[in-house]
Amino acid sequence: MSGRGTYYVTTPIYYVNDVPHIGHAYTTLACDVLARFMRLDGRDVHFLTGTDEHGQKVEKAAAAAGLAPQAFTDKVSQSFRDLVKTMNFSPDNFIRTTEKRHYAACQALWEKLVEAGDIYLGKYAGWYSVRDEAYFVESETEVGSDNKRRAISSGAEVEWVEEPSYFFRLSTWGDRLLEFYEKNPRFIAPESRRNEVISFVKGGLQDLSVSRTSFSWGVPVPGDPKHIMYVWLDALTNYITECGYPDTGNPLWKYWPADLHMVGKDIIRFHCVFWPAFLMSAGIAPPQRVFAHGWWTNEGQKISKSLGNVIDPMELVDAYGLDPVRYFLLREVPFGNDGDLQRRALVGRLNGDLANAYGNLCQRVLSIVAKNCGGKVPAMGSISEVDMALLDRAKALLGIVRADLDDQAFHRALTSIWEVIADANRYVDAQAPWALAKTDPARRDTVLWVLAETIRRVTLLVQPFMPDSAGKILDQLAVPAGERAFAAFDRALVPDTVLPKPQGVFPRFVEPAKAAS
RNA sequence: GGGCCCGUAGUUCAGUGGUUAGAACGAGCCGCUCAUAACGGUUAUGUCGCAGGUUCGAAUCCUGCCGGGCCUACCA
Repeated sequence: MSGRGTYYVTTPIYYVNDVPHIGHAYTTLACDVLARFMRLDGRDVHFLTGTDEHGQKVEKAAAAAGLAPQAFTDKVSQSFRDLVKTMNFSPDNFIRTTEKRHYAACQALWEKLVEAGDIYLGKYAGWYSVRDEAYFVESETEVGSDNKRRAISSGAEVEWVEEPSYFFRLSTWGDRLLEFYEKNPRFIAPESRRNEVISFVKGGLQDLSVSRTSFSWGVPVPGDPKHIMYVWLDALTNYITECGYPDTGNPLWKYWPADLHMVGKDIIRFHCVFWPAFLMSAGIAPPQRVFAHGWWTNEGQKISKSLGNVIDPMELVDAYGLDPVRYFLLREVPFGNDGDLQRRALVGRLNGDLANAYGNLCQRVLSIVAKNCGGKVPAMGSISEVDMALLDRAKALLGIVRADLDDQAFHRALTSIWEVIADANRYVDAQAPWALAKTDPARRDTVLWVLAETIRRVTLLVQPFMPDSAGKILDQLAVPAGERAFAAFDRALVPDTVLPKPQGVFPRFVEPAKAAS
């Protein structure tokens, strides 16, 4: 925990030369759960996502579509805004690198780097393909039998080309970065990625080319507008653009440094090496933490466009429902590891964890209450040791989940919550309120109250993961909207409160008939 | 080539020196009947990748081997 009242969490800005896939949804989902949790926990949250709209690929794609780059990005960035709605994400803003304020921020940052003496004009050299209008690194090329070097991806011939470019003196930042990692052990997670970054930096850093002249769709370099800023310098800056940079008097500046940049493991270097170096050079505090999560495979297969097995999150949500998909993605895999998306496993989670364990617990308890307690929160009599044991476990969950989410350990948080759900199901069987109805109605009411109260606590904590479903369950417990934040975690259900008629929230998933003729 | 990580029940994993190696899912049996044929109890399963070594004691530490993954910079 940062100990501050604010909590600033970001997704990467997504490159618009792509349609949203499961990876985008996964990253943003993780941030969404954190943002929702922190809001409920009383933090002043700022949750940012957006799109990266510059670069040669976009310029070319726009030209191919017969559109001006801006018109093109207006169009394609829409699909990412649609994803926010489909997945019920709750960002406080959706930033675009084509916004004017972002140009101002990038140029201001650039000037700081110049003032610091970390920018110089040199030459960028690499294997250039005229046909692709792109540079390739040596490993992306190969020399054919005719002794000509070609790009592996396109087969186009490449030639050694040099163009003027500004460079950032990254080579001088190695020791300062290592010292920063040393002093901030939580800066990179998970641990294996931290090792990776440290060994990369220890291997020595080269200066970084931070401008291009071969295309024009980007932020012009101050004082030398033939140059466009390197896309990553441009893209990373979005995190401080949002906070008002360079105006540190902006009300949003209180959120910087960010508590967490959530990223996929492929872009860890940009966030853990380049970005803190840029910021330190400019005299700005680096973010507190970067978490690099893993990738999904599809039924054991690597996902790739050429294999045609790209997973469309919209399609998953249509097939299984939004909240089950949100739950599955964060429960199935230890966050940080790669995961395999198996439909069978998803259905197993949906039916086992959601319908049978949690949904059915709510339903069995609430329907006994509806039938036996006049549709009101039952009266709480004297609390026995077993009652207290269950209540205490539910009560302890807030601290457990808070600690787990502080480490981005979503799977552990959910496991802990579901242990209490299992405890509650055991308690129902052991106390058998349907039998108590005949022998000891007062005891039955107490048992039901303990269960309803346990469900309330559990469901408050489920809210960040499955906001809609948790909301429905809290409605059925007649928990007022103003008492769903964790400040009300210990405000127990009040006997005699009128309850609505119970209704199942997590229906079992039944495989649609394959050949419905 | 160099670096990092991993290999534990049918499956996904937990366990990083100490009693007969655990959980969940799946399988078998029993119980319950409030509930979404849901829930609970119970049983069974493992040469802890292989081979050496350190130790009173190793899944856990060391060495080698086998198998798998990731990183080894400027498309993003």
